[in-house]
Amino acid sequence: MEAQREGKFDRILDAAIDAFAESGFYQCPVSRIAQLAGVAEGTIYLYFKNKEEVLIQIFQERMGAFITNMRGELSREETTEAHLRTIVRLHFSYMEQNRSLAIVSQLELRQSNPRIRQAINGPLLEYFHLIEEVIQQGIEREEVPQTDPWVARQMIFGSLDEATTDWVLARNPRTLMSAVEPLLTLFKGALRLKNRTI
Amino acid sequence: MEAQREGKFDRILDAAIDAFAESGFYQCPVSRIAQLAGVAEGTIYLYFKNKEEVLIQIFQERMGAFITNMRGELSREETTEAHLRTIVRLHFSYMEQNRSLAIVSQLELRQSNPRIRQAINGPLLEYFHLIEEVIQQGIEREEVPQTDPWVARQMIFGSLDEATTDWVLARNPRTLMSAVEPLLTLFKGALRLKNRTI
Amino acid sequence: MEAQREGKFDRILDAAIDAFAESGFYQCPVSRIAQLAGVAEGTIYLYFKNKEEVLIQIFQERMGAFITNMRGELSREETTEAHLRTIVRLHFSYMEQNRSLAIVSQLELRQSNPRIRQAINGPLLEYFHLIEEVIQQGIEREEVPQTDPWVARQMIFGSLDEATTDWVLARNPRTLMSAVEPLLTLFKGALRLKNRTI
Amino acid sequence: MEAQREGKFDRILDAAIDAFAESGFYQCPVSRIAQLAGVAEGTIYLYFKNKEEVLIQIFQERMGAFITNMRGELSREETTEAHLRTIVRLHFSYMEQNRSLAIVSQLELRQSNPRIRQAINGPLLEYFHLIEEVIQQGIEREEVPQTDPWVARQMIFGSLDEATTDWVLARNPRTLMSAVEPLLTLFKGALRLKNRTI
DNA sequence: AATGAATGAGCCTTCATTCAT
DNA sequence: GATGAATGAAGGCTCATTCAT
Repeated sequence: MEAQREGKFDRILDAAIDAFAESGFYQCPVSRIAQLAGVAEGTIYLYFKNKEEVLIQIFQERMGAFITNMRGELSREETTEAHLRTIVRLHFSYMEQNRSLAIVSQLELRQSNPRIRQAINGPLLEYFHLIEEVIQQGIEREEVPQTDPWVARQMIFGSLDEATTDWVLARNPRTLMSAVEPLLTLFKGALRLKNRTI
Repeated sequence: MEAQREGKFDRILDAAIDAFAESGFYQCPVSRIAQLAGVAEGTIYLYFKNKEEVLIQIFQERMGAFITNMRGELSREETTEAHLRTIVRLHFSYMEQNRSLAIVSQLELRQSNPRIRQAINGPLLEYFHLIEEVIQQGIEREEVPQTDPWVARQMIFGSLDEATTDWVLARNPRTLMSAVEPLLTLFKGALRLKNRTI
Repeated sequence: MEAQREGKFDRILDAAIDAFAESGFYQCPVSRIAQLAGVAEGTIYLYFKNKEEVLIQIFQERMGAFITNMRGELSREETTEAHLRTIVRLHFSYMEQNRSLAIVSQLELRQSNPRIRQAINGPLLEYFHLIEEVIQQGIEREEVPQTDPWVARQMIFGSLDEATTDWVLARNPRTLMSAVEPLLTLFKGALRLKNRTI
Repeated sequence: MEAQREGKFDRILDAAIDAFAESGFYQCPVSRIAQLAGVAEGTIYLYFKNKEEVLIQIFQERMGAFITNMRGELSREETTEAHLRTIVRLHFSYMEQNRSLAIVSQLELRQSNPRIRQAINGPLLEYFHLIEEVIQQGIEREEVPQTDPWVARQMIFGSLDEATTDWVLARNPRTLMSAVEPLLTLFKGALRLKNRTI
């Protein structure tokens, strides 16, 4: 029962990601989500309070898992360079493997609607914090000279985000993964990263 | 008459920028634009084919002027560092002085709606091209080592865009202008900018 | 089993009375009845054909019992004054002790929906008939001068009903019982009731 | 323009009265009102905030006018008997000439929905007050012995209301007007009305 | 018998667009 | 050109009823 229920919750969430990716949150009728999920329109309201809540859950469930995963990967690495590489690679590989979710993120990450904004902010701020931690650690380990971690984070996340947007909007895009090393080179230069000498 | 027409055209455009900034393109009724512009709803359809066209004109008129202006400023500078400083400063000062337009840009720059997308792309690609030219020139003048201008542009525009988004969404933001020099330092490091020796 | 069945039937009926009293028949979801009765929604459809049928049964069961009871009480009295007093007292005391049922009656007694109307009419017409019999007997016994029993019944029932409505809608009502004697005085005057001389 | 606007407001109000009379407020789709009024569904929302507001306006506009009219008629009469006759005759003749409004009144006068309730109460309490004033004056002029005007009003209004309900629900009703004198006789008896001696 | 998840018809309301004035 | 009343299509959401378990 519960498994079935869980199954339907996820099916609707997946369908909503595809549906929102198709046309954006406001342009997408709930009936389209139902159609893609293979359930009746009313069924969606058994699992979600309203349409807004579906979008909110997308960020809370999927982005939350992504960040938890990334935190785990980062804890296995020691150097700032390895940390940065992990961030760029995981970010790009996750987006590349979840194209619809990537599209929804690019479309809806910038919501003025306060309720949705609030819900997105949770995972997003955690992601920002995680990037800033990496930079801060680099400074403490003297791999990175004194820098404003906040501005550095804007550069790193902004670059990842812009690359993803380009990839999402391009018809025949380069793979995102092909941008990992060039971008890392830029980040290392920007942060004046020294190789750590033991 | 033509002047009057222009006057009303611009009044509607300014009103639409504020209106879209308030609540986003799809959430904003045409009646709100009319209200802010001080004209009747029907009047808007004398100047614009439909609501979509209003958004399109915002990018074509306002972003177009912004880019033309930036191109002029850039032509007065010689070094890559000066070029980059001009881009960052103009980008931030323009956004800071046109907060509503900044909001609309952040909200609507990532539209999946194909018609709108197409229209945004014009000015945006020109802006991208302009940034890439600066980098290309830097490479040719040997101020910048061999780099992929496309990836470098993603980093530069992505950073500017992300900083603007942060500023737009923050309640009590730092001024954008205060981020000019820190960001420039990062860009110079990323591009391994050498001071040109004559 | 039959006892259990009866038990659940009555539990649903009681729950429905409270539920309909809360928000009115059309405003009340079947789920609310189920919730108050402590049964599943589907269970209700084992005991009642549909939602309408629940309302119909309320009148048939509860109002039916009320009228049967009143008929019994009346048969123990001799004079028209005693009959009238019995009607007023039983009407008010029953309503006062079954506030939710009183509310449902006041709300739904006037239904245009023909099927419900039809079902309410059964008990109601019997009640009307009972009142008219009392008047008719009064005339035959020469306690009451020639009167139209139909109009007199309208006055009596209308007064009782209006008093009940006032009581139901008032926030801090007088007790209904406190209106028994004043109302009786009015009725006696209206019917020009003579004390029966043997 | 304004005349036209007024015309459409009234046309919608009249249509709504008929539509609500057909099936009750909650059972009646807004589309039915629009159909009867000969306007588009959306037009209704140019004149009324929502469906609830239409019902509220019915009571405020139509019942308000009825009461104002009755107050005028009463001021032209001197004796309590004449006052009572005016009330009964106007009540019945108004209902008889506005059958749909009468039905709506009988259906919706007893609303538990608090917002609607509130709006109905205004005119209704004014009507109650008017009846109680007539009784109070009768007492002061010594045409009526000491009585509780509140209970007397319950009897009078309750009788009128019940007679109207009977008439509304009957298939082949007696005319309401035929009940004027029988009911008056009852009222006079109930209030022990003396002919005023000069 | 009892459950409650699932269904889908139906309704209120919004809003882009038109057009008579 | 300018107006704004009118239109009607479209969509989010509720809820009576069913049915597999």
